[in-house]
Amino acid sequence: MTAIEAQQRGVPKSELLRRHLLEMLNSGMVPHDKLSTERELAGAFSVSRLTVRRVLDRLEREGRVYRIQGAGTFVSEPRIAKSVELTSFSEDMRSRGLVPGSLFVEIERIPAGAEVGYALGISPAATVVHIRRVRTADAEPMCLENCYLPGHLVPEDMVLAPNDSLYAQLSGSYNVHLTRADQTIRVTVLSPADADALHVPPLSPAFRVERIGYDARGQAIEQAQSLYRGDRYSYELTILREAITTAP
Amino acid sequence: MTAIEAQQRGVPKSELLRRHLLEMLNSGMVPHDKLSTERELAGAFSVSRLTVRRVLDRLEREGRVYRIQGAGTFVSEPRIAKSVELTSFSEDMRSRGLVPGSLFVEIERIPAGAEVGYALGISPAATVVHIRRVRTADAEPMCLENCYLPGHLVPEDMVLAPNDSLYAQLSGSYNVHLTRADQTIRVTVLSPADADALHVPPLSPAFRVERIGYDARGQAIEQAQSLYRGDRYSYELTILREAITTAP
DNA sequence: CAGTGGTCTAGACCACGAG
DNA sequence: TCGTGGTCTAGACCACTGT
Repeated sequence: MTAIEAQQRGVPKSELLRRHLLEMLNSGMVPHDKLSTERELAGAFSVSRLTVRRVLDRLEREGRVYRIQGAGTFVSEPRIAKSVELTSFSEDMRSRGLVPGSLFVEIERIPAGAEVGYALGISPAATVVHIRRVRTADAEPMCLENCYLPGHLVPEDMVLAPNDSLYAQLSGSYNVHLTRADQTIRVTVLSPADADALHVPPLSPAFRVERIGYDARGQAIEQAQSLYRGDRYSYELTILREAITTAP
Repeated sequence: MTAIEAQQRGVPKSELLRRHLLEMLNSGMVPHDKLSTERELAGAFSVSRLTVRRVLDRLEREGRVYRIQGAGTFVSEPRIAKSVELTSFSEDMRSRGLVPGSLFVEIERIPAGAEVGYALGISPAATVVHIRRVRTADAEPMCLENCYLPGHLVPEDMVLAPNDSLYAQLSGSYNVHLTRADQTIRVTVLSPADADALHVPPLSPAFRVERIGYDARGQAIEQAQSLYRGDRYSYELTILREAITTAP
């Protein structure tokens, strides 16, 4: 085990250690292998034990390792599902081995209206950008998405690349970073028009997802309503029981 | 602000601080109120700043507070959805303001078979306990559940109380603690028989959930297949984007 | 019993936000 | 410029596991 390379510009030591451990986990270790002890890792990478623990805490939350007090830290069984993370449609599809794409159906600037205005925490009369897209995976429709963004976040002259992540474009041009989203997932059956857009028979079952995305300050950035084809899409998630909680 | 009471037997300081902060958040503070600084909290509760930070880290993950570097820590807007947590059906329903119940349809000891045996990581010939229940909310069917437990976890003479949480019963009688579960959520339409059991018309849309539950060591404890009525059930979840990640 | 992870302390310096 | 949260250190003691 070699000492970690010199700390790069602005990259925390914990992040370097995390990358190193991830590499170890992804190659050369099998489930239930024992990792070095926290004290050994601290010594080997010239960091404090607390730093090691913060990194292992996150890997544990992500389901990559498990820890047994008095025994050690061990590699987890690979899981079908990653821990729930906030990902864009594009990232989501790529992680499933599919090629994401988009077809613009509509893009317009309109008044928010009551529902969208309320969700975004702005005046119903304020302008929002409405983007309607059919999102594809391997060139076949997967999802019908209606996305609403506050107008002031999207300059009139901004050119939206349909295939790039909307988040990435906003994150790049502005200082807008999506950090949290509330989702409500329901089941529904598709109307004839929606079924047609998704290339499935009418009344096919589908996920209906409503999402409101927020930045670090809790400001709503995005409201989206999506319909996912039930025959192609599934949610896979790993959930954890947190440690001590006040009595249920 | 008063100093925290003397540490109780076995309860970590961080847990006492957490409870105190939760009480403050639940009564007397409104969204975007500023909390005391980490250093003030550390002083007021006679703990180190690191302990305060560990508590705030968790409250932040749970969506109760947000932090802005250089500015402070603030109360979050209340969310429709709690952060994803591993809860039993009973806990889930109670948190929605509904009264949970169960009807045993079937309970039997059978060989695991290929699929269940594989999911639980045991021999297909090993005995499993199969529990088939209709789970109710406010006395109306909500979910049809097929649950399989390794036979060695459930003694022959164990009496299962249909309305109590299965986890609580296992956790009490044995040292079996569910800490993680992998779920796959699909949409489907109900067969006539299932629709009848759930008191809905045939071909109604529904969630089909497959779950495998694990203990801290990664041993499978439970495999369950559930059908949730689409007209009554929805998933509400808050998802976070983790800090730095390796390039997507 | 020795060794592990779990909790905690009392500092330190840095990066960022606001006045 | 000053105060905030973000990162990190070098210790300490406790609770638990396994021999």
